[in-house]
Amino acid sequence: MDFKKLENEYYLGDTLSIAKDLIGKYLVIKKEDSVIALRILETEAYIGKTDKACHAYNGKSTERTKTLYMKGGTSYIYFIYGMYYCMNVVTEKEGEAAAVLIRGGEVVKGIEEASLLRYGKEFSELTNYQVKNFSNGPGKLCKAMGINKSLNQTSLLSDNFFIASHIAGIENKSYDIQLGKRINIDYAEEARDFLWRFFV
DNA sequence: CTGCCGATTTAC
DNA sequence: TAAATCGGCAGA
Repeated sequence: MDFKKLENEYYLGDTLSIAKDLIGKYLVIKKEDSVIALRILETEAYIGKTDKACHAYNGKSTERTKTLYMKGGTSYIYFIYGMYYCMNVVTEKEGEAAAVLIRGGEVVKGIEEASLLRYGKEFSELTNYQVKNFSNGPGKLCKAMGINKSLNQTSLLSDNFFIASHIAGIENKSYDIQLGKRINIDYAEEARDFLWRFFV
């Protein structure tokens, strides 16, 4: 299996550019004898310096948010609503709190393994509704890929958890990328209107 | 230590 | 439309 992994420099740039560019890239997780890859189709940017929706807005630093200040290419995975995990890619240089939330995508490899993780059933047993809602949300895709807090602060340059621009045998697609307001951040005052959501 | 709330999902 | 479900966080 051959993956073209994104390099360190990729993650050090402008967060909004990265959030847009990650559309069509692949989040890959390797287990002991399986691989799951997700084509990213929806992202959101969070930038501490100017963004009241960001967990690390205005220099806020706690045990959880210190991850956001790490160097670009680190994973930021947090637990939310008592049940779900959200997967983010930390961006920009160390000391700058910013990240891209992976909000949705489609599994392009390892769908059987992912189906067991997501629903505890074989993929062939799923209803159309379950297939349609397989990984079209941040909590859903984490469940489908087995992503949890044990992977927090992992370097995405590592061998078993990374983002690829291409996977052997899988055809890349180009998309007309849409902009929109981010989801479920009504508390964030003016930042709620920032067009920092990217989707196809 | 207490109490509220959330970058969500699902069932009713 | 509302319940599920609990770690993170602020405030006392």
